[in-house]
Amino acid sequence: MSEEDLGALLARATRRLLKEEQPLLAAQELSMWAYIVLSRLASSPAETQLSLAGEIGYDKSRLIGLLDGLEGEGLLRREPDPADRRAKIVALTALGQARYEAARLAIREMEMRLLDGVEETEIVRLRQLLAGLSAE
Amino acid sequence: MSEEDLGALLARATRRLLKEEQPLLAAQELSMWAYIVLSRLASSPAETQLSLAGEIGYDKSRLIGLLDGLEGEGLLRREPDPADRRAKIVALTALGQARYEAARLAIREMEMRLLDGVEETEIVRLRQLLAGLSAE
DNA sequence: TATTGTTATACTCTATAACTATA
DNA sequence: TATAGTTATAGAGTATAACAATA
Repeated sequence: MSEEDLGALLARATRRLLKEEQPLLAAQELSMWAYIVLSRLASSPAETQLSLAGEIGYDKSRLIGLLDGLEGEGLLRREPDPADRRAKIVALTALGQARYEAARLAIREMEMRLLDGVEETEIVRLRQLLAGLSAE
Repeated sequence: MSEEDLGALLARATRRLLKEEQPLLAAQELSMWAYIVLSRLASSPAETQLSLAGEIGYDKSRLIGLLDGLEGEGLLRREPDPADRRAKIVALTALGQARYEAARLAIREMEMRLLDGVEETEIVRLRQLLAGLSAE
């Protein structure tokens, strides 16, 4: 019984990736959670802050301050939903979209550097297996 | 630019694995950090608490309470090093070894269940790639 | 003077509860 | 009455500093 736990292997790889991402995000003046929020909003606005919190696995009360900061920097907007005046639609601004794409690009290049020498088909399979492991 | 970040994929897979491990560890009355300590000690004792802390990436001051608990349960011993009376050698007891192996076995079975249907050679390759990503 | 184990302290992150305004 | 956003508070987890014993 000497093979390492899969969980430990995954945890270490994750830690490594996050560590490599840190300086790239800092260069865009983004925290990890800020980047996660921008990632989620890049494809489409969030209906409510509550749904946004749920989708990214973040607490709705902590989300407030995070959005305050991002809105203050002009990276996103909170628009009151005309259909439900309690709710706010959260959407990226053009600046936010650009900032996200810059961070994303830097991260993508870092990932390719880490996987240098690995066949494209193997990377695809790796992604498949990771997605499969994530599925509940 | 629609492919998901590798870091995000890894983070989700890790979260899933740790979530699945939780009840298995609880059944052995072990916390995640306790299991990590036992894992490290299973192969050989630690020279000092400081080196143990460094090896598992845990704070040396927090390690104290954790070891106190494990020692109280009789899962490990702290023996003063005859060569350096400041240091304490940390080693598993037979009970600790057994407890570790029980947890390890349950986790191994859970991992196999999650990877059910995946070819053995692919699992080997997955482990290789994860180890490669972890290496500094 | 430096290091090991330890304790105490401060800080960050996270979760919970309570409040308001709308529905 | 229930829900969205917000604020305040409490808790867990983590990091930092200081201390006694030994090197």
